[in-house]
Amino acid sequence: MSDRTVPAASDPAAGAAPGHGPSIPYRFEPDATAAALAAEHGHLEPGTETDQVVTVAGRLMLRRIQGKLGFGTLQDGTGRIQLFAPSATTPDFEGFGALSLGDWIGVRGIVMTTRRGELSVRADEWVLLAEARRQFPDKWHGLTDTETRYRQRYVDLWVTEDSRRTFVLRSRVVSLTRQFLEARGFLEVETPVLHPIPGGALAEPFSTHHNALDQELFLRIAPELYLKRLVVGGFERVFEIGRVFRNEGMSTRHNPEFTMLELYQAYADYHDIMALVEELVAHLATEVCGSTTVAYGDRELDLSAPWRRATMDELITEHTGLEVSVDTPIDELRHECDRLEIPWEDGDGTGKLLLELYEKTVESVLWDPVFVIDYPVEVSPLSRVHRERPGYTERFEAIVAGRELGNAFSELTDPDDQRSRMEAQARAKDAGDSEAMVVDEDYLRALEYGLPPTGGLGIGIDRLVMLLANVHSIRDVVLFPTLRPEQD
RNA sequence: GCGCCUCUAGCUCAAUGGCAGAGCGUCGGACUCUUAAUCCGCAGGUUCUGGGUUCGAAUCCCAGGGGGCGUACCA
Repeated sequence: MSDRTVPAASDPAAGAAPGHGPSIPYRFEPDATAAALAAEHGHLEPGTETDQVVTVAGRLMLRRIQGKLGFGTLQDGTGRIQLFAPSATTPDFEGFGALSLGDWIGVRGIVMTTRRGELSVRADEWVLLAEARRQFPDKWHGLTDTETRYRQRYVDLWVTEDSRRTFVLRSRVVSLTRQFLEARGFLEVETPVLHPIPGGALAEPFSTHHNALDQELFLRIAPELYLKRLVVGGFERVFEIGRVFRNEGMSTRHNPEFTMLELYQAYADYHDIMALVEELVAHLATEVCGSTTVAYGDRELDLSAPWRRATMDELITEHTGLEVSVDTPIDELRHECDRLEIPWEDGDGTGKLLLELYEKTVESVLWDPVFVIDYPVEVSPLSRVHRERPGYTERFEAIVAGRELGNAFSELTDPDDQRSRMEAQARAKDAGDSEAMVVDEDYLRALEYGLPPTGGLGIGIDRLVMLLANVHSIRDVVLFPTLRPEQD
């Protein structure tokens, strides 16, 4: 940290006294933004002085002092606007010239253009709002060090325009999703984050401890089981957008905490949910990207509805030539896995082996959106059995750009079937599968009161934002991604 | 977890076993229409940490730490 002289405040309207900390006003009231000024006055001829007085605030990002005439570039939440500061009219001109890049200032003055035509606010009054005691990054190169960008997002957002743009986009996606669902009669709810029994997904949870109850609790891996309890409770269309936590590896696509959209619609099946998903995603793309055709990496992605629907089995056939199903003899499936160098375990049934074959040979090469439908019962403990295909469930995953965007099914409503599936999961857990589920007696009790036919969906919001923002690391769509603690 | 890459001034980067440097920024000075303003000057370093090799290490070796990418697991 370098020594800095602190400019004196000059704005009498703010009631500020000169000096150090105490001179910083307690409030400030801007009445214009950079973007609004550009929109309203972008057409002004060079050398114009309007009689309109505005107040702007933001950080000083560039500064050009030329003797008795100063120029500054102020950046606010909407963009940049030039400040024009002649010594003749600028209070405490010396102090203005001594401002550092990164200082927050408030400026009041007329809207004008310079002789070169640059739209500016003349600094007829100004006040320091916060001192940047730490130096801002290079004004031209910005921040390239990803670690600093993630750890000091408060700096990154100022100097990396794409970063700010991405997080604004993320906010819009979440907001538009809420509007979309509310317009269709969905009720937004909040269910517990602390779960006595982790459930609703196959994943390893974080555990914690409640002192007063002297009880182990788990950070939720999915809100699913609580949301379906609410459908039992008569909320026929519910959704939740919330953080879930999975104690697994980290990568460009995995953060230990991430945001999930889950929704449940009574009387609907997975076909209805597919229609909802393709409509939602196309709507979001149109709103935030201006088109259902979006750039992702060096390719284009066509998100327009309808999306292709294909069963997992037919996709395996398409990509490997293998004619397989859950009825294929297990030795044959094991042999094919061996041939394709896909590891398997003794406990894996034909359903699990099919899933492995699909994931290793098909998923990553799918590009435009595909609803991969009909997953084996064995790997889908919360999905209802298929109405026509024994051994399968009415489940789909939406795959976009080779990655799972969402997972959905006709929900399993039968309490007896659900019990036996949970017991099978519990046996797997006892056998050492740390991601398997355990039996949730209260959830089974809820099902015994009656869950109507229901379609359910989970979408990873982070990954959806990655697609729409055209970024390739989840850390670029999470404001404060999980990192190891900094060393001193 | 494992593999590969990486870490030098506030930021962006040089220095390829031989005096740790530049640009921007900071600080001081000049300059009344600049646009990454320009010009002059000063300051700024545990080269991630700890060992080792060497006459000599930012550089080579070993161990540790942070980060990135890939992979495994998954959304």
